[in-house]
Amino acid sequence: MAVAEQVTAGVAWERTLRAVSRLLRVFDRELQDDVDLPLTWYDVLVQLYSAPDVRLRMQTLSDSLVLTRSGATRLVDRIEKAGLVRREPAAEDRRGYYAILTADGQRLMERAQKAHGAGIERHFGKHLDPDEQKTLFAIMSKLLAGNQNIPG
Amino acid sequence: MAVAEQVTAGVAWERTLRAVSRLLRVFDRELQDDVDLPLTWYDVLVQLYSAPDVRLRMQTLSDSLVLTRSGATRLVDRIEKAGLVRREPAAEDRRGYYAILTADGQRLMERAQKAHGAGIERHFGKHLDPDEQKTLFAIMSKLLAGNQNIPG
DNA sequence: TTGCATTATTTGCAGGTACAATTATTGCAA
DNA sequence: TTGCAATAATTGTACCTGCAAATAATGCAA
Repeated sequence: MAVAEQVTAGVAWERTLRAVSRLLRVFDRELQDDVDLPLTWYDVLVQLYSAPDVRLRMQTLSDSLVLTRSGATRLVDRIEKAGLVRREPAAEDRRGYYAILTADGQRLMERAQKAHGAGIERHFGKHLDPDEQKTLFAIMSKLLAGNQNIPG
Repeated sequence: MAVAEQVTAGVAWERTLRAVSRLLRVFDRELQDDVDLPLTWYDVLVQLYSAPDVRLRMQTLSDSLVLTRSGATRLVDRIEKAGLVRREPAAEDRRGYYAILTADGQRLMERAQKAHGAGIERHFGKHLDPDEQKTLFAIMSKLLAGNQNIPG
């Protein structure tokens, strides 16, 4: 047993969890204050905004979100009710639907992106130099790749 | 604009969020399968287990959890109902309460720790060499320190 | 010592989320 | 071409969470 505290996997994971949770809460509140948008809504809107034709199949969408399929369904329900997104049946597979960003959604998105981008810089980017950001990206990519084929 | 994709703060944060979310879901399911314990319960039990006298003030507990105060109250309610934790008023400040691990709680904790530790190694530690774990720990510590004084 | 701002914790309430079952459609295989 | 397992998405249900208000106790200041 060394004198200096050893960084075990458990300790590293725990600290990661804490830091990420705190950031999530900060981002959520700030986004809500700035453009009256929950972070979960924002996540949906960004995905669509950066997709070809500002549209995505429900499945693709939920895969890239931090949610299950059913969670994505309800979330899109709410956003659709607010007029930021609309649904359209998929021509090529009638089981599927597209979620599509509306004009209102795009406008809001542009404001939100500015606000959230600034928040990320303020609470995340500012504290890490470019090397650290690159390293973090690499580490998280490894973890994601190593846990790919898991449902949810 | 460089040819190689640049790792901006936003991209690094997004990847972090995805990876952590996936790990959380994996850990939660595995723990549930192995010892029939939700990850949130586990979080409470570990904190108490590693505290002096296996007890912690509600406030201290919720501070170290990924939850608000009120969330911690309800969570401890449920765990208490299951007999793994009990509450005791704080002698030194009658506004406060201690959450205390019961004997049952300690027994379960020992099993759970083994299972979850293995899971962390399998899905997290295994994919990162010791240097990366140390770096990650350092990065997350910076982020946590930089976002200290924020309520929630 | 009385009054009041502050702190610790809990509750009412209004969503948000996951799991499992359901509906609709696809496409392969006999 | 009929039957059936697989797939896309949704819905029923039960639980979990956060916010803000309520309750209770503290301790400082006039």
